Amino acid sequence: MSVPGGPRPTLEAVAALAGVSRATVSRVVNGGTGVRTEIREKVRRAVDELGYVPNSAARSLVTRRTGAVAVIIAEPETRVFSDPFFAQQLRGIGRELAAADTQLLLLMVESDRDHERIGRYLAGGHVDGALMFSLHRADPLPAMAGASGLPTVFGGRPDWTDTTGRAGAGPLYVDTDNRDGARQAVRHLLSRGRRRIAVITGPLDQTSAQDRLDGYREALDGPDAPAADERLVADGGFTAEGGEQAMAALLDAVPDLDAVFACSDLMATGALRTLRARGRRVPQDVAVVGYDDLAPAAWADPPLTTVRQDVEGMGRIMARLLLRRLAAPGIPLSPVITPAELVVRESG
Amino acid sequence: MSVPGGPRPTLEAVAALAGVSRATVSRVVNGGTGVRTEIREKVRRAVDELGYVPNSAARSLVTRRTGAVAVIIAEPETRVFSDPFFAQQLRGIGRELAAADTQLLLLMVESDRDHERIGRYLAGGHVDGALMFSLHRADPLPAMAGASGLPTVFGGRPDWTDTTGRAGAGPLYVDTDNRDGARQAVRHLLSRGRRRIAVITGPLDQTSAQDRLDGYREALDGPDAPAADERLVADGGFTAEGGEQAMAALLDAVPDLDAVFACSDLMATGALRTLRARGRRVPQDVAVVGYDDLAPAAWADPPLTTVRQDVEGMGRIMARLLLRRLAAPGIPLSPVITPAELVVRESG
DNA sequence: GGAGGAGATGAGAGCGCTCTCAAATGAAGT
DNA sequence: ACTTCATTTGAGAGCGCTCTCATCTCCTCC
Repeated sequence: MSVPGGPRPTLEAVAALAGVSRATVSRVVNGGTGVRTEIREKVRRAVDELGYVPNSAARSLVTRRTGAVAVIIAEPETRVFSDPFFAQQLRGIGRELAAADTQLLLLMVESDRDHERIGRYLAGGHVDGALMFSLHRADPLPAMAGASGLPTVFGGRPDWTDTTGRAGAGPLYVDTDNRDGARQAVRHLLSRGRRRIAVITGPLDQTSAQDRLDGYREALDGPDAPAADERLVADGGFTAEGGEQAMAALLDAVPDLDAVFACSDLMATGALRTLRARGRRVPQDVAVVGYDDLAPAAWADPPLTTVRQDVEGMGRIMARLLLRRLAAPGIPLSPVITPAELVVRESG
Repeated sequence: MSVPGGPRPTLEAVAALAGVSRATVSRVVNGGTGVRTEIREKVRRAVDELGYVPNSAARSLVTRRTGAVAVIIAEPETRVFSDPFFAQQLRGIGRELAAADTQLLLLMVESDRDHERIGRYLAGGHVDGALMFSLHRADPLPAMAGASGLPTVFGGRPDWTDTTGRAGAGPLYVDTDNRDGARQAVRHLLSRGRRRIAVITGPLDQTSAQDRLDGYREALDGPDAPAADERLVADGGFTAEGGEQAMAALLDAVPDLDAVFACSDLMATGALRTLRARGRRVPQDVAVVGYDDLAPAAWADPPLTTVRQDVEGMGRIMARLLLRRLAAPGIPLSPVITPAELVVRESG
């Protein structure tokens, strides 16, 4: 091994020690095909002896590849780390990338200044591609990625009109059928005889939140359905605290509501807290349905009826799409929509 | 702007467009000192027109700097994302690094295969330095970082004997005074008249867990203290579920225990659940003290008496130490130990 | 008016690697 | 023995950038 902190050995040094050319060492280091066994072994020994590690900057300067992809979450750490949704998604992504020996770089975006820094980072060629999720409508990141030509896959349908004007070159994304999931949730509540069904939405500048709200409205639009009532809609911002507050606001506005569809499990747990504090029994007085089917749903008291989406699977698919695009930039790829499935438990 | 996905413009192209040399463009891009205003503006316009972004691989090939540091958490995503400790620490680190315009790369280590991949990544010169935490005793990562000469700061005292043999070149780390914090917690319980004080430890292959256990034992070692009892010690693995199970085991072994010191708030909330399930009142029957003073402590029912450590601050200090080391590799830096402080609430 | 010096600019080497292409080697076929 | 062809190896260009050093310009001062 070389002296720590000392100058790191280069290909040249290995070549000299092994008595071969740079090219041969390069071949051995990168797979070793087409090199005689004897020489290959000699080079391997030299590599070990010097503790040689290829300089990634030099390598990616010529290959134009870095072997890393960025995962960008457009939320502050606080949310990223408190919402199991991200953990689950990231686990799927991580698994898939690790299998392809690709490094995952997690970048969180908090302030506007961060946007700029991250835009620079992406454009600077530090990564081969990007996975972005939790994007809000006005987010400049997709445009930045688009402009720099960085292959990108989105988690959730981006609210983004293609500015390049190229036909058929829409963004690549993975999403669940949010509209259908919401419809299933609300229909379920209707089928159980609930008539005054409130909804706690996510931030409406995210398509997933808007789509779920649309699904809620659609389900309520049938001939035998109760009349729509805007007082039954509240924004819970996809957080537990938001759900808590939204539930309180809903109860204040419509004290006799008999059901609530929370557009995420986290918000549902918040709603549950408020309902308990206000002495409403779940599901007897108020039925509650969540969305996601992550850990909080099963642990909640009572366990939540919710809409399952395969979050880890979505992460895997995102990673797979990106890897496929990187491997073969030419071939066209389509967005993937995974199905949503109602899971009935005790809350409604 | 150039065509997305097309060949990216180089310094050369900008120089040609602006009618100057590569060197001048380089100067403008990197601060612009020593360039006449007129020329500087001309170059800036050319940069904008072409949408030029420096190629980071080429740059770091010559500067030997990447402008990024890795944060390595030796835990699976599941833990990283469910433990607010990491979120808080990461927030401190993120703030400090962003202020220095340094990119944060989060790497999680799950399997042994990951170790190897991450070792390669670190040695490959992708980052200027590393911040590692939650290391377990046998972790090979510190040695890898040491061997490659990568400047590293540890979160928590590493259990690592310096293999280089250089005197005074111990690892740089940031920690709280775990021993003292634990002592304070246990003394507090003693002062409230508790006599059979159990402890729920973290994984004992982490120094923070071992140090807290040592502190617990020290506090119990006084002349007027109750006799030590190994049945009062259980490992909760620093997770809520672990705390739940450890508490159950402790109650089974010593049904008349009257206090428990959980070495993290998360484990304390788990213990609280078990105590409630077993019908013990907190603090009347069993007093509970946690450690960390993170969000779960204040939210718990009843709110937790706990030992505060400034987690975000520790993150900041870690980042600051690393940045200082990077800026001036020569000057010696010392580990930092931050104080622990008892916060008395209602649980004990 | 010319020497001296400060400041601005350009030429060119070189960072460590990959990859093309040509040369060398050796096996096989005629 | 000679050609043919596959296989292995090496020479060298070049990726895009920074940085040193030499050159050039333009003041300032005697």
